[in-house]
Amino acid sequence: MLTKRENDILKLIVEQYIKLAKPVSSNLICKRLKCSSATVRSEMKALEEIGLLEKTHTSSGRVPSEKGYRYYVDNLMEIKKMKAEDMLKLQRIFKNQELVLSDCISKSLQLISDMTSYTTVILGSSSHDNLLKKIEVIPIDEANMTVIVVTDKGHVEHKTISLEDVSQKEIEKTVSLINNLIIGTPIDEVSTKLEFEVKPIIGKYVDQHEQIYNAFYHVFSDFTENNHVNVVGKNKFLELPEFADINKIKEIYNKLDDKETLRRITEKRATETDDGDDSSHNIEIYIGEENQIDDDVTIIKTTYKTKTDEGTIAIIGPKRMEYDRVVNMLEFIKENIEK
Amino acid sequence: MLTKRENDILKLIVEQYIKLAKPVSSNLICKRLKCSSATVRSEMKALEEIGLLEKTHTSSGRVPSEKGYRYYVDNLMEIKKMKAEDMLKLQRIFKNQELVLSDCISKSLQLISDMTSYTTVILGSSSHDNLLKKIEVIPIDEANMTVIVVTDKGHVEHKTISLEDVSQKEIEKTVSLINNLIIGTPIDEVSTKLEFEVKPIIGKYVDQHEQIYNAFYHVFSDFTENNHVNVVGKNKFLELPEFADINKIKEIYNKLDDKETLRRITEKRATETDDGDDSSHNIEIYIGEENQIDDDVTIIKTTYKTKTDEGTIAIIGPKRMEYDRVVNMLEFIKENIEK
DNA sequence: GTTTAGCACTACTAATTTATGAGTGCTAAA
DNA sequence: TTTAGCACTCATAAATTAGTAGTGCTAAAC
Repeated sequence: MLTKRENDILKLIVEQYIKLAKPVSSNLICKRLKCSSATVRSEMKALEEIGLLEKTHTSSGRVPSEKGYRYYVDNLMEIKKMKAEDMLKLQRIFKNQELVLSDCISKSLQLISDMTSYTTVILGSSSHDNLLKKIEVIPIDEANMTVIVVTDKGHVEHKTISLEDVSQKEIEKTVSLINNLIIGTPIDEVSTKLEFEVKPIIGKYVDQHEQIYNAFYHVFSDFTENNHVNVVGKNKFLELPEFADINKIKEIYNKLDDKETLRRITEKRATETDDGDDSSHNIEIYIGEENQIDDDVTIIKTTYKTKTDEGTIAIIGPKRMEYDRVVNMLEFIKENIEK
Repeated sequence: MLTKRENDILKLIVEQYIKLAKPVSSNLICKRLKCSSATVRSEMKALEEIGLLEKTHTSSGRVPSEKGYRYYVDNLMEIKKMKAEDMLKLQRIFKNQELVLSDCISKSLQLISDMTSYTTVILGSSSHDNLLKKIEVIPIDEANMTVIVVTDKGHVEHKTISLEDVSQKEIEKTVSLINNLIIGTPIDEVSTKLEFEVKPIIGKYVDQHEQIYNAFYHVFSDFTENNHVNVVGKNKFLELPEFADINKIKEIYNKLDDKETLRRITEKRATETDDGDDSSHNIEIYIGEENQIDDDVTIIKTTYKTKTDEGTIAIIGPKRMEYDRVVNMLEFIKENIEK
C-alpha cells in the first residue's frame, strides 16, 4: 500500500504527463506539494522501484509505466464530468427526434472523437440474433433485379443481381417458396437452411433452379458477413506526439483497417484478476499490453444493448489518455443509447 | 519542338525518377545514351530553361517539373500493358458470376490499389436520375418500423424510424398515399414533391400526420444525400517517400475524408487547352496543380456508365506516378465494367 | 559547330565536436 | 525525515569537419 504522499505524487505525475507528454520533473511536482524537490525525488525513486514510474534516460524526469497507469485508473482517478457545453451537444444529438438510434450513435461518437482527439470505434451488432422476416424481389430490367432481405429487428440488406434467361415466374415461385420455408430462421442459419431445406425443393418445382439458387445464396451469405464496423477519427493519431513516426502510424492504421483485429476489441480480456473493468459502470479499460491491438494504445470500451440492437463502442488513444474524461463520456453515451 | 535526343533524355529522366524518387544525374543518363555526361548536362540545362526539368539545389541532378510530367504524358509515354498475371486476376473478378457489378468494381479497385501502391477512389453514381419505384414499411415492434425505398435502377435505401402512438392503420394509409402520388418521381425531386403535393393531402386524410410526414421526409432526404464514396488504400501514401512527413499525410488524409473535396474529383478540369484528356480513351490525368485536391498528387480518372449505374473511378498517387501502367489499368477496368 | 575531357565549385550528407541545461542521485547537515 | 548543495548524466541544438555526388564552364578534340 502506498502512502498518501506517494499517491499524491503518482497522481500528479500521471495527470501532468497526460497533459504534456513530457517526462515530469521533481521540481514541477514539489511546486504543488509543500515539500522540496529532493524529497519528491526520493519518493519518485521509490515509486520507480515498485514499477509504477519509469525514466526515459538516466537523468530524465519520470513517466508513468503501464502498471502506473493501471494503478492510477484503479485507485487515483476521479471521474471528471464533461463541460456543460459538451454535454449539451451530445444531448442534443440524442434528443433530436429526427435521428434514428444508429445515426445518434455514429454522430455522437464522431463528436466524442472531435472533443477528445482520440479515435472511436463502433462495432455494430452482428445480426446473429435477428430472424429472417421477409425477402422481396424487385425487377429492374430483363436481366437484373434487386433482392431485399429484412430481419425482424429491422436490418435490411439488398443486392442487385443478374440472372440471364430466367423467367419472372420462376423467380416469383422461388421467392414465395423461400418466404414460406425459412421465414423466422435466425439469420446466421439461413445459408445452411437454404442449402439443405430449400435447395432440394427448388430443384423439384422450379426450372433453372441452379442459377436462381446461387443468386439468393450469395445475397444471404453477404448478409451474415456484414457486421458493420465504423472507425471514426483515425486522423487524430496524427496529432499525437507518440505517433509522430510514420512507421508507427502505418502499423496502427493497418490494424484499424483489419476487420479481424477490430473484432478483437469486442473480446473481453481474459485475465487473472479484474478484467480491466472499471468497477462501477461496465466501462472496461485496456492499457497498452493489456489490449489485443497495440502495445502503445489504450482502449476504453463499453457495450450497449437496446431492444433492437446491441454493440460495442470503444475509444482508442495513447496510453496517456484522459481516462477521467473518456470514462465519463462513455458512461454518458451508453446511458443515452440505452434509453 | 524538342529534338529527338531531348525527348529521349526527358523520357529517361521522368521514368528514372518515377522509379527511384531521386534526382537523376547526367551520368546515369549518358550510360543509356551513347554520348558523354557533359553533353547530357548541356541538354539538361536546356530542358530546365524551357521549364521541363528542375533542380533541388545548385549541384543536384534533375527532377521533372509538372510541365515535364505533362509533356511526358502527352508526348512521350507509351502505355504499358499489364503483366498477364495481373490482367488475369482482374479478369477473374469480372468473370465471377457470383459478384454483382458494384462488388466487382470495389474488388477490382482494391486489387489495383494493391498492385500499384496508389490510392483508389470510387465515386458512385449519385442517384439523381433514378426514379422512385416503391416504398414499403415493415413494422418492427409497437414503436419502430423500417422504411424501405427502392428506385427503378435498383438502389435501395432504408431506415428504422420511431413513431410513438401512431396507429398502424394511419401509417399504412400514408404509405399507400405516397405510393399512389409520387411513384415515378425522380429521386432528387421527391423531397419537394413530398412537401408540396403529399403533405397537404396527408394532412386531410391521415391523423397524426405531422409525425408521420416528418419520418418519411427524413428518409427521403437521406437518400438524396448518400452518394456513395469509397476510398481504398489510403495507407499506401504512408509508403511513399514524398509523403514521409506526418503533416503532409495529415493534409492529404483530411482531404480524402472530406466529401466535398472528393466530389471535386468528379469535376472536369476547366482549362484552356486539352482538359487533361488522354486523347484516346477518356482517361483524364491531372498532375499536381492541375487537380483540385492537392498540389503534390496526380489524379488519373475515368467515368463509367452502364445500364443501371454510372460513376467515376480515380487513382491518386504521387506526381511521379507510373502513368503508363495506371492508364492501362483504368482503361481495362472501364472496359470491363461497361460490358 | 558539336562533343567531350578536365577542373573549379556547390551544397547535401553524415560524423564529430562543443556547449548548454534540465534533470537526477547522493551526501551531509538541519 | 527533510532539505540544501554538488557532482554527474544525457538529451538537444548548434557548429565544425570531411567526403562526395553532382553541376557549370572552358578549351581542346572531333
